[in-house]
Amino acid sequence: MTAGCNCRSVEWTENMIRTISPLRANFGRCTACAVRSLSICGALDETDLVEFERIARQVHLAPSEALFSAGQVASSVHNLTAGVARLYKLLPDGRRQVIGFALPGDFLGTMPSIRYSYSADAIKRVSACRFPVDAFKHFIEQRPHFLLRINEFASRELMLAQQQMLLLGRRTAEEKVAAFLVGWRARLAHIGDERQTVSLPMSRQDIADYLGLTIETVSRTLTRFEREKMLVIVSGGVRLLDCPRAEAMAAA
Amino acid sequence: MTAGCNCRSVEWTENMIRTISPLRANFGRCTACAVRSLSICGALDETDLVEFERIARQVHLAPSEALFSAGQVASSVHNLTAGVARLYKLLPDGRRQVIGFALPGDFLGTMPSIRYSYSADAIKRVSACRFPVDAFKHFIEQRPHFLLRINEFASRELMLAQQQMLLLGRRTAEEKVAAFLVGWRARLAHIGDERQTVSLPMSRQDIADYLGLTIETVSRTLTRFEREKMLVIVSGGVRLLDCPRAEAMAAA
DNA sequence: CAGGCCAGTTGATCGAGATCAATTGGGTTC
DNA sequence: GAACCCAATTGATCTCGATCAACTGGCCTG
Repeated sequence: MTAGCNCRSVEWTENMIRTISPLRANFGRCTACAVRSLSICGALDETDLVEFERIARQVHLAPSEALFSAGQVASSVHNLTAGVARLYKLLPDGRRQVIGFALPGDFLGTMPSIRYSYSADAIKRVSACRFPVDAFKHFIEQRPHFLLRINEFASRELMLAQQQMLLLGRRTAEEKVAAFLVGWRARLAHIGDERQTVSLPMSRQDIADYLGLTIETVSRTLTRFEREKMLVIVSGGVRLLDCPRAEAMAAA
Repeated sequence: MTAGCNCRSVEWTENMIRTISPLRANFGRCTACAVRSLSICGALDETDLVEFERIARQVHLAPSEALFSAGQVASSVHNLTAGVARLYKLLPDGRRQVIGFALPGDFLGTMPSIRYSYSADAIKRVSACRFPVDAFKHFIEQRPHFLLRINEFASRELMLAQQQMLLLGRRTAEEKVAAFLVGWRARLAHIGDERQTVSLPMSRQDIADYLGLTIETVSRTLTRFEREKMLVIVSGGVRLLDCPRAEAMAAA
């Protein structure tokens, strides 16, 4: 009922490689950061960036390695710069709810909390900037515009969470899967990975745990969508043939 | 499948009456506000409060009246000072998901958004402070400590939302109802309404739409809990007899 | 106080999605 | 290329919660 490792190393799309790149020197990483404008750092000017960079540490994770785990003392906040991570909560008996997937530019900071309330680990090889909470807090407290930006990100996150509540509580399996595909495609487009084929780096188990379904139901639903010519299942993703139909399902 | 009016006038608890009170004069309301320390306003000193109060307008709603509706241009943010509100999203076909219940002290502000992403209306007679977004934004932008406070509130909200995702996606009906009772009791305790009997001002339909269940399942589950001596159903609420049991159900 | 209204409860049945159980197939190892 | 591994698919069956349908009881109205 749980987990799903997906440790197999998957080929990198050109896009992923590009967003990972700048880790050579210890200086000027931030100014060269490909996802800066997408991330909370987009609110920082050159001067702030230099100082911000000073409190950051780069971390790199292979697939299935943990960025942090629920219950640990929350000593750091993170900014994803490359790869894909899954964020999830577990029940004592092993039931799992994936509460989201993190993409480059996403900020993972459970700020006023003493412990992480969820776990995060890599699906595809992840790079992230790690900031000690104390230094991070100190930094933002004297930069109101930055705090404002973080607030916007938190609000967006909250809206997505509420959208997901509607999906989990009131939608059918078919609607859930369609909404997931449409939503995921939009998120990939947002970070510049807009292709005909929607890449799905996460396992079927991850998708099932995200949608509150079983792996079998996800699989069957995708298969049916393929039979009905809405999409084609390809290795590592799906190619959407009938987007309007998918979007109608996701909305209705 | 939708709605539930619950317009019947319910007796006020002393607590509710106390939190509603200060609406006589146009000055000094905030300094006398019973829920200030619980709300975002807890971060404001006397000087700030005076100015903050100047941009506020009091609104009062009878049960089932709307504070705002999803899709409307988001011209105001709100701070609940008395009563109970339900926050919900609707699907085109009428399916409803209650995404939360708002209590005195709760802040309803979908800040960087042009339109409300959910609807809010009164369950019990509601009083709230209404702030035009522009004035509100202007106010907070020059008060970083206030922004920090709002950020904390947003983060807490997000954590609750993620907790709710786990509940909606992975818990049984029994666990859902138990978790709801325990969580609601904790929220009432937080605003100072800590009594033996947990008051449930919302209808069974509201509870069902909050938990992703039907009204029948909620009713049957409560009845079963009563048969099993875990609680007693009383008018307007339940009396929890076996809290440890309920908490175990909610956690497991 | 008769009648109606509506929230809530209870019962009977149904069905979407879960569970159990093979089977397939791509990828890796030796 | 044989053996294996494991994610994914497919099939058969079951079950929890939904649906459909009365029924109850508190409360309001005339």
